Amino acid sequence: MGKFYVTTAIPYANSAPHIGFAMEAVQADFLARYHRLIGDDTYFLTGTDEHGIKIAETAQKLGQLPQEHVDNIADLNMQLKDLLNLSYDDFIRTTSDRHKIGSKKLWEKLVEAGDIYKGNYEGYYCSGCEAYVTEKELVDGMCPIHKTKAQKFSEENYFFKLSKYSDKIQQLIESDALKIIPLSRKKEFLNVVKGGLTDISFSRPKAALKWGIEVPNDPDQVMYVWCDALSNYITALDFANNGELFKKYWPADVHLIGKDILRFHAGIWIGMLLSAGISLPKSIYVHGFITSGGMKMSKSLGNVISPNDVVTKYGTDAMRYYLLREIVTTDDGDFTYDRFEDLYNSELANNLGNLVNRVLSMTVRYFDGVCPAFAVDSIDMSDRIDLFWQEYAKAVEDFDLRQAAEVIVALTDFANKYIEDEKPWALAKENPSKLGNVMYDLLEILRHIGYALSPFMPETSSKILLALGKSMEGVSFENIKKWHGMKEGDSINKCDQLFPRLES
RNA sequence: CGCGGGGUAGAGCAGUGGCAGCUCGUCGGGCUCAUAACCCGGAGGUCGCAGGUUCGAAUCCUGCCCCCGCAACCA
Repeated sequence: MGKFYVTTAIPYANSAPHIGFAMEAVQADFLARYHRLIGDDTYFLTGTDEHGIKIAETAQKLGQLPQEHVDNIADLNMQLKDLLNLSYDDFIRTTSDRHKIGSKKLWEKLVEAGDIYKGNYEGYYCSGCEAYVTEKELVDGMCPIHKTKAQKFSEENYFFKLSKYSDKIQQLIESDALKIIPLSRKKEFLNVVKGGLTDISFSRPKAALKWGIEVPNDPDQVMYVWCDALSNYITALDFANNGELFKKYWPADVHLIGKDILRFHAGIWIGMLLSAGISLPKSIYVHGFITSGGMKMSKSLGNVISPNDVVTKYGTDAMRYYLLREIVTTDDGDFTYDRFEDLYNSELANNLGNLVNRVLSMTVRYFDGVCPAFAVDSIDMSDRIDLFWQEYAKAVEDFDLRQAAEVIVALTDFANKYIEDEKPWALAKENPSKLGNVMYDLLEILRHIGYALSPFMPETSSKILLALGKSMEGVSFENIKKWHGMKEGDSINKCDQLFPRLES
């Protein structure tokens, strides 16, 4: 039993939550719930990134103050908590005072280390777009939209000496002192680091970027996104005051992020921590993107899936299950309503829901809802369950949540087959003592399934456990894993259908 | 010289060296405790194409073909 600190990235508070972030949040929630289940002292952080030019622009278009706009978006993000049944312990907003103070403190540490210097940042500006354009976007030096020559400009701002830490970062990743999962992402990023990380622009003149956090001791400069956003992982723990949470939970055990921001986390963030002399996160888990019917989700294509819609239609647990079970945890995956209903009916309704229903029904029918005694101690069953928990743990350690679900599905298959083989309805007439044994085994298997499901589908898990007279409270993981957790005489109740079949 | 992901049964997807698997669909059988659910069996694949490495390749290497991301909204 140890501590476990897991974070999500903080999504940019410029529009409503994306289903991709919903997946990230659910993956992080899975990890948090799993670690609580096995007895770790767990802390789970999420939040929103609320500064920057784009937010200021959007707010202006909406006729709002930037703060109003981000308040609205942050509300939408916080609604995900109920929508997806997230168990996070804290929600950090980068416009909060505690964050601003903490991020400034971090900046000062970087200054103390001698890693912040003033330099010239060169870029391009298109007066038609009224925006900065990157060199990559230009075609022959012209803005591709307005066909006008982009103006080259040079502005003074602060830089961070990331180059100084390039070799160190490479070594940390190669040695797995900083673990990047999956391996393909580790390799991908190592290719970047081997080319050498360069110093990065770390601030903007206030004239260009008003909506942000002021650089300490320089009212003319505002922090660029790096020190502003990445620092959330420690400011939320009261880094500003070197608080109890910081002492207790830092370093993070897992930073969970999308594949698009790996280089910021594995490069810039690690460089900042090295510079500031702060201990490093242990691992970075990288997930992929969700496509919609094989295409990238985009408003113009009109194929954006709203987490809200899915949950409203099918429920929180089914949504969580789809995100964790259908999408390969560290790769891109697809969302379609057809596949959603397919998975729902086959695994949730037919397999799991029906299993629970038939076992509980038989217990009520044959034993008046009382857990029977087991006459024969079933070594085979005990071994089967030991293996089950081993495989489950292995899958989670590999951050293969899909496989973890598969392990549970395999156990429900096993139970369904066990019923078929033993035929309790026949035993009820011919061999009542064996019937007790079989039903005991089934109830006990259900108990294990109930606990194992808790990180996937908390509500469903507690319904199953409740029917068996069990709960998550006050039980050690050691006892949960043991065979014979059910006791003779335990009261068993039927529960409502967990997942009614969807008819098309 | 772009970078990256992918092409596996009718559909959708797993599977990074050792008898090719899952869900749905389909065909046949069984059971009746259960949500027309459950169980068993079958049909269906030259694992994009061509070479190579290997005792052995969907899996590693080379070349080629095709698809999808890398501008914006957006994780």
